[in-house]
Amino acid sequence: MEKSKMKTGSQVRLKALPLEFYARETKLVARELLGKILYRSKNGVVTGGIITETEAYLGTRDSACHTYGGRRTERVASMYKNGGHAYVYFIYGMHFCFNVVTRDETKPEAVLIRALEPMEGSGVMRRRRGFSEGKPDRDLCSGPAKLCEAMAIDRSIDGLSLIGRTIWISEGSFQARPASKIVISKRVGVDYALRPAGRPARDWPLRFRLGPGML
DNA sequence: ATTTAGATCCTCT
DNA sequence: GAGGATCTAAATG
Repeated sequence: MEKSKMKTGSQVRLKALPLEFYARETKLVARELLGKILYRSKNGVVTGGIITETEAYLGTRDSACHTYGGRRTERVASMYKNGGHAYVYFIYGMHFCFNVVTRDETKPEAVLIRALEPMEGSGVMRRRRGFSEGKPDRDLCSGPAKLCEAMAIDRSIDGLSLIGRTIWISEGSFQARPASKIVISKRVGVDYALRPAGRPARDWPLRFRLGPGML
């Protein structure tokens, strides 16, 4: 029983999604990343989890996006790379957040990965997060900064290709999920994004979550 | 169950 | 100098 399962598993694990996946419309990429598996390898130790929550950030016209108005600072340099690269930023004096860059050099857009369901290396993740014995795995990766701590994602990951041996995303080894089980809502923590006046970016429905019971 | 405060520092104005 | 794509523990109802 184990033999074929393990073989399939490792093949799936090593097979990164192709660049074309990331070059598409950001909203679509954000939706389709749900159910995929994010892997991170550090010193030969691999951690990974199913992506269960994402947010799309739509570049120069999105007042909630770091590249709003064509802003091009050192921090956001990675967002001007081709789709399929990582954008990692530091926030609130102590946290990192991980994004998947989409589209191309002329469209600095990205998908924020907001939550994972741990799949591999949960022991390592627990250690990194300082979880004591008895504390459930539930909140190991249930937030953008939590998953970065659990997966050892920091600014050294910023700008890396997602087709590589340090960090990559692969197809899940399970069935495709019905679109009806995806919950769409407003993005978190962007109340400051008041433009444009009519339909401010803070209200755009760009947060995507896998419904419960989908794992 | 929900709310609040404090931690903490890089980045941009 | 101000503020942020957050998290946690502690206080409150």
